[in-house]
Amino acid sequence: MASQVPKAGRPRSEPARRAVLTACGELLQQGGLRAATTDRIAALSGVSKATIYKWWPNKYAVALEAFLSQMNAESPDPDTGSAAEDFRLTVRGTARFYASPIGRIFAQLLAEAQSDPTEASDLIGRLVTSRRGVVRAIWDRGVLRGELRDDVDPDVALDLFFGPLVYRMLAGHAPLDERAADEVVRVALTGLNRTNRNKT
Amino acid sequence: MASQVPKAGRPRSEPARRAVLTACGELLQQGGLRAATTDRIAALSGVSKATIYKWWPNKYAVALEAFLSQMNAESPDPDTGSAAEDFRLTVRGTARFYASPIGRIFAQLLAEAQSDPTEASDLIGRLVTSRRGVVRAIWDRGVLRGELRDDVDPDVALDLFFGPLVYRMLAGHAPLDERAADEVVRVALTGLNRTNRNKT
Amino acid sequence: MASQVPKAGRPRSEPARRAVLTACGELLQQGGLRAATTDRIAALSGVSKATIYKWWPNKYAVALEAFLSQMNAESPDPDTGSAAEDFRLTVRGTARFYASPIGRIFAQLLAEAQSDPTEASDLIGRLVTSRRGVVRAIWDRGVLRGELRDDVDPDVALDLFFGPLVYRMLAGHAPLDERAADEVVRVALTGLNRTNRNKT
Amino acid sequence: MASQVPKAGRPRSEPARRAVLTACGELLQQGGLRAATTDRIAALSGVSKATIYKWWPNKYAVALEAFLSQMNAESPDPDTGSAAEDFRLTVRGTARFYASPIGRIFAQLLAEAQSDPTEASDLIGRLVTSRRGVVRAIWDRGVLRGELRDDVDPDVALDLFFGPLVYRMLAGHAPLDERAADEVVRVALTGLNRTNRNKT
DNA sequence: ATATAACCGAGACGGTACGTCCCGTCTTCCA
DNA sequence: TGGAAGACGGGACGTACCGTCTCGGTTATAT
Repeated sequence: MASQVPKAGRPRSEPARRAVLTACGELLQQGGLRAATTDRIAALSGVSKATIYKWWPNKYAVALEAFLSQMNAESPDPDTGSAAEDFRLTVRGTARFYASPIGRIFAQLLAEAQSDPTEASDLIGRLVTSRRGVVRAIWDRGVLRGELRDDVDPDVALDLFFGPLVYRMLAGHAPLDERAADEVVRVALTGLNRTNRNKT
Repeated sequence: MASQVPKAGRPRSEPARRAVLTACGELLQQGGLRAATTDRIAALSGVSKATIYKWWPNKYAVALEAFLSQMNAESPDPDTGSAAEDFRLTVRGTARFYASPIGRIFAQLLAEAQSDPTEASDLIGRLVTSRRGVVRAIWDRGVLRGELRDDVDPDVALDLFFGPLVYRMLAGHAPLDERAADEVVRVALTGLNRTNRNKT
Repeated sequence: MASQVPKAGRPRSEPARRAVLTACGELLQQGGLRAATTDRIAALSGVSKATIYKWWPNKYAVALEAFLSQMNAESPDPDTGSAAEDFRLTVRGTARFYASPIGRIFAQLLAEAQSDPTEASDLIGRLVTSRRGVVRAIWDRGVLRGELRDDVDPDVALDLFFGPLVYRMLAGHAPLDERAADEVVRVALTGLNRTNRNKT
Repeated sequence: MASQVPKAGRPRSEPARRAVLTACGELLQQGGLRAATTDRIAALSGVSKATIYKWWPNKYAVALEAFLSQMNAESPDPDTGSAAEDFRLTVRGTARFYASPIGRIFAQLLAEAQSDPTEASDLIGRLVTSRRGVVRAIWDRGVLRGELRDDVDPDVALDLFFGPLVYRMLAGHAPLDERAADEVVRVALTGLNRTNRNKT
């Protein structure tokens, strides 16, 4: 009932919107964020620059949306009954995503946001927070089931799993494969202290 | 005994080198990486653009070196006899650094490297690896003293401490203060599993 | 009927074009070709460098066009009925032009073309050939009327009049005033041989 | 007896001087004046830039001297007893020279002088005036022998021969070969008026 | 023979202009 | 009114050449 306002004149062209996102996505995959210049997006999509800037505030917003529309069904949302197993599956999936070509684009978007505080928060909000809800649910279930500690800040807990992945994606100082993901989960759960000797 | 070669010709001007780094550092602090344009660095330092490009391949290399020369004595290197305590101090220091204005620049440099694979690896190497040696020593001491597990990949261990900090610095989804640092250390050491109930 | 094509998109800005030429002409008059740098033209005209380079291949093309637009109505095109008189008037006018400040710019453009064969031919074509038609007509009329010889290569004939002027403009080894112009015409018509003693 | 001052210290290195001129000449022939940059001259000759600038005020002075040292024995100085014949030979030689690759360099030097009035006069003086004496002698002999008119400004007379050559060299609007040279001489001597019908 | 002054190579430096690239805004005409 | 086409101002980039400068080392002459 909100958008029931009749809106005089010609409505926004949905094909144009899709063409922009498709073209941008293609350019992102081929040459990363740097290759996705507005001119090129316009040329490839057949949509004029003016139209692009009419619907997105700047080219990063376009890239962000193009990126999000590509990682739609990527992320797993497991519920095996074991928090440890759920985390293992999720962290593995995230690692795979970060290591993929699309993950590079994620890094570049995250990077770009560092210099552009205006649009950055929204960008980060949509990129990071969206995933956050899913894994938060895993955590809560684990705590409820008595598998996980209830005296830990959930944000810290989740960062213990995903921080290392982000770090490796950006700095590339160590591998970002399935073994690494599993090790992160194992150690995060059991702790680094020597006395904490127990099974995952 | 290596650099005893007389080196023909006028030697590189040390004042010029320093002026460039100082000027760049100033611009970085004032307006971030975006404000540190080559023209402005040249104007502020009194060093010509040609000279700058003679000694640094591009402006990010200048910014990187200016940045490194500013964080010289920043980082603590504790050895209290307790690995837990050492990590707490180090992680606290790192968190403080990341949260500071200079930390923002670190983020931007890390960011820039995402799109520039050529110079990126060196950049990351100098930014990340340099710190890594110090904390690795803490880890090794802890393992030797029997405080820490010896069945854990040290890279994973260290990432468990610093990954969350990097993540928060870049994404800003959660605070990056002393409390957060302490909580990260505490949880990383003791683990997230319920059965791991013990003091740090 | 040729330019009836509607031409999509925003049309080229005529004010911008004129502003560039005006600014360039001003700079040319003040400091010669050397003073007419692209940056200064851009600054003075208010037209961006990118736009300038969009419409002219380099700054000499701009200078050439600015120069041509200034010497529009300068050149006389006499038809007195006497070829001798016509040439006298034309050569006088040309000498005056060469000796003027604008003439200096002509010299510099001609000069620049010597090192730049790519754009040079067009440059010379527009600078030299354009004038050539007018004086060629004088020659042809004179031949038709029986005043001038019909066994002489017209190109040589014209060069006999104008070559000396160009030579003096560039080398400056002798004056380039009205008397010199008249003398050139007189001698070119009557020849240097002693036996050729007759009135102009 | 003027330069008998003993001059303490090491004298100027003649090999260095020659190396500079040779290197510069080579570069001039290969790529014209534009290719003869000071750095390249220094590199090719093995003489340092400082030394070059110690002995020549700027690079055009070097190019000029290198050029002059190459056109030493080029120019004919005929004395056949006939002024017409002498001029024909001289003008032919000059045309050949102007049309040659070295002639291109002459054009470029002449050109460069247009924007640099400081050093220009000397440059022109040495390039143009030096040749002028030889042909002036031909003229004077012709007048004395009664072959040529004595009521003509000699400067105008000479320019009638050489002006067209310079013009064609710079503008390239017409050929610059032996036929053209001969035609210039023929017409200059006999004049363009119809009544002046006689053999050279 | 030794001092000393001028030389010379190498090459770093400040300055100035170049031409290119991309961004985000604008203007014009068409559907 | 939406949109395609594309021109425009702004501003940074990295390169090239000029002419000056500072090193350390060399060489001819004057004492």
